Amino acid sequence: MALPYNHKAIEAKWRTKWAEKPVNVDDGKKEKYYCLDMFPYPSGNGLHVGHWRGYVISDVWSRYKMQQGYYLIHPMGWDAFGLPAENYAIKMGVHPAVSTAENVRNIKKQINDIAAIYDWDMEVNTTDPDFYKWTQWIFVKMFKEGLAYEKEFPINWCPSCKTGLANEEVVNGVCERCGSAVTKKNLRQWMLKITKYADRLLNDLDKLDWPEKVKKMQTDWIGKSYGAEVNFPIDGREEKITVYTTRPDTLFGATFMVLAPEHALAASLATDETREAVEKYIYDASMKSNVDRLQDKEKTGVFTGSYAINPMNNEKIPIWLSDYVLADYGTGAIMCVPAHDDRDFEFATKFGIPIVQVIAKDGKEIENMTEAYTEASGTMINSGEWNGMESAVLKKEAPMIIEERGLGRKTTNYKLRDWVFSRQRYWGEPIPIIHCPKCGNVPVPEDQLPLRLPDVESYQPTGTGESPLAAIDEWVNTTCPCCGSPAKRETNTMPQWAGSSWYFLRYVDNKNNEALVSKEKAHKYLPVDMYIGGVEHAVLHLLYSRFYTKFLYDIGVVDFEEPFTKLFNQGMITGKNGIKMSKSKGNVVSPDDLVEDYGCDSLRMYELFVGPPELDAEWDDRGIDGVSRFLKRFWNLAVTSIEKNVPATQDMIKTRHRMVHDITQRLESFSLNTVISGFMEYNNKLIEIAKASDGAVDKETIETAVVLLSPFAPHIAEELWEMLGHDTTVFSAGWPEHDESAMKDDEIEVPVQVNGKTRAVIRIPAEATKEEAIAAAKEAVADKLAGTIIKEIYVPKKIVNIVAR
RNA sequence: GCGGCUAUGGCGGAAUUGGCAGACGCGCCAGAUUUAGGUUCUGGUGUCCCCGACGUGCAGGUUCAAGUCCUGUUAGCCGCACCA
Repeated sequence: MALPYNHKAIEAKWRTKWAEKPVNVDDGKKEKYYCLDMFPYPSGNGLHVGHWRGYVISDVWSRYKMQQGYYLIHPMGWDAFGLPAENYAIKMGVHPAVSTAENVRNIKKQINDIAAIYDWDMEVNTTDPDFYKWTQWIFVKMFKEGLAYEKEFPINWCPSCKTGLANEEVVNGVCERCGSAVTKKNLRQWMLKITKYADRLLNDLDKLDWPEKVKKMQTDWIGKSYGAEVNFPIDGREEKITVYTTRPDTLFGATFMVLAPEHALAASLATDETREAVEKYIYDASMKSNVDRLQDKEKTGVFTGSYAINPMNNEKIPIWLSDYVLADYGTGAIMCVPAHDDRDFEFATKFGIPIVQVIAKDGKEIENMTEAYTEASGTMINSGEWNGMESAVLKKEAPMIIEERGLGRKTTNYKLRDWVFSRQRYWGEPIPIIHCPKCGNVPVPEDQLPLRLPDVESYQPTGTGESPLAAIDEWVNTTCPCCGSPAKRETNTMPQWAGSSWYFLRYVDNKNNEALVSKEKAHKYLPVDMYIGGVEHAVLHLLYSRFYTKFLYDIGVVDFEEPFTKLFNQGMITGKNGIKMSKSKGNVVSPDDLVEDYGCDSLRMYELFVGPPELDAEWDDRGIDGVSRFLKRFWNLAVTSIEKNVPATQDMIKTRHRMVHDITQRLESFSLNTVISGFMEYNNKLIEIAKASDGAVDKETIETAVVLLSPFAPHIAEELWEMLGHDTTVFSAGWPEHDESAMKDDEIEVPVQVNGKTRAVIRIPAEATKEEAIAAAKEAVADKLAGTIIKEIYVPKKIVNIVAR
């Protein structure tokens, strides 16, 4: 027996060689392929086998693209601003920059174990002043374009993190980071006008090769709806109340109106009789947290004592206040049609408000209505001049009718809100704005960027709505760049998402001091062709990045509008019983020991073999033995074959071409787990064939298999490639192609069914006609045929079925 | 409540257009080598009343033929959650 497979020696050898002579080089002629991982936060906990999965998937895809002849852009960097580093700093009294640098060192070492083909010359770190200079530059540009603005209003406030949060960071009323109940706090905030891009963010989703799930989540998050604003006069007063509705067709059915308690007119609608109750309701509502509001399913409300006039039929309808109407959506006021809206129905039933049906269900009026009829389908009734029209048609036409009559206007609405962009924390990019008493808000001049984050005595958040930066007088006090008067710096910092919204642009030109990225390089290397990461950023990072890219397109920095052409979300690796791996659960599996025992190549392959890449998978260490055995067996076959150098047989050639075909097809369809099982199947098959040839197969077959294996197990592939007599890297070999004609069998096996049950298997020529196939089949199952044959089916090369009765 | 995903042996999973369900691997059983165990190799391994029948969460349907298509339904996970 030839030398055994020694993963340690082989992997160490090739790491060194690849470091000396990189295999991925830009010769200026190759087409580029940009394959990107979502860059990690450099946590102190290090990597577990779940982190490996995404990196292995992207590396396999990258190396495959390299074999296809692309120049590969496959960078890695660090999303290093954020709360964990800051919290660690508070606890240990060490500067976040110090702990971050240490974590980066450790994780980089662990990532190197994966042997992914990252180009570390492109590395970026969001906390590097040379990087955040450009994060700040983008903010200044947005400010100058009117997209960054200041506003004081009640924002989401996390009492535990002591900072404001964006809508996207509030999940079920609690903080996405720490799980504390989010409250409201009136604060002066920097906002980014992402809503200006709502339509483009929505429409361009069509262009993207992304998972439907993510597109759907973004679509819902943007939440565009079509409808009308209708003005309802207030009985006995000059003012009107404007409501927003998506169902103007039901206007005749509006029997009451509800305003959000925060509505500007709410208090003024009270009469002497109702004033006390109204004021109490408004006060109580202001005291409710998000969580309370979500949990109180039972509707509450109070009648204001005032009436509005339905502009279509001039009927007086009561005006109520209720917190089921949101102040910050639409106009903060709604017309209520209890017959055709579930919520209005519930409210009307509870408070004894009349219910008027205006759309016939199944052609008639419902007696004793027990639930709202919410479909826009049926004929209009009880609707004056609209009677007899189809609801679906009227729904579309009503906004125009309303507009023509001067009762309101056709309009659209979005759920998307502007992005709360300031954080009252230390470890983030300082917002480069100077508040001047004479000139107002003045951006830090571009040639003075980066505005460095100063050192500070205490990183502790103040909780007052001010960032710790506010305590540094010598930093806060400055002069206005415009007029030179004494002025103060903005002390809020940017959210964690600021750097990650554009980092992928910087990799390809990370040392450029003149521009965020040069136009030439941006054009040549971008956008990202394949983006791989978890689904948890569907409406955070992925939406923000699209917004940033569109803005940078608008100001001429890049010449594309969408950053990520294709997106792949890998499933999570969990511990036993689907429990998320975490330190506190004690179920974290570290890759370090597995690499030591089995080698990087084995672990890479097992990460893929564990299940379909897009689904979650439970980790089980034992399975790695399977791929490890496969690599040993393949090694033995390859080494023997190289030694014996036997001539190719028909069987070997056929198997080789089929192997190329199958592996390529499975890889193309991203079915990476079945690529691994495919390798095992073909290895078993080749070992079987080799038995007739002194335990060996021909060198070309081994060579082909080695190239196919190279994206998955690069070290063993490179070693065998060298043993096959090559002095160039296996990654310059080029992806093999198959020859369809070489794959064909002369004779094939076809199952024969009688009445749908398999009774025999026949061998027939591959090109047999239906008649020949049926004849052979009948002979094979002669003893099982009873009754009259009523149907004979031959699906070429697949099956024969004889139906007899 | 609305929307999406998932359901196949003891376990992870496989199965283009409907065409031999359970590939491949783990585990397990038996044997060989070695023998202290492990490694390695060979064979076996869905269920049962085992020459046959039954089997892809459950109940129907379409079809010569259904894991795959249609209707209904259950469970688990994920997203959204009073957006008018």
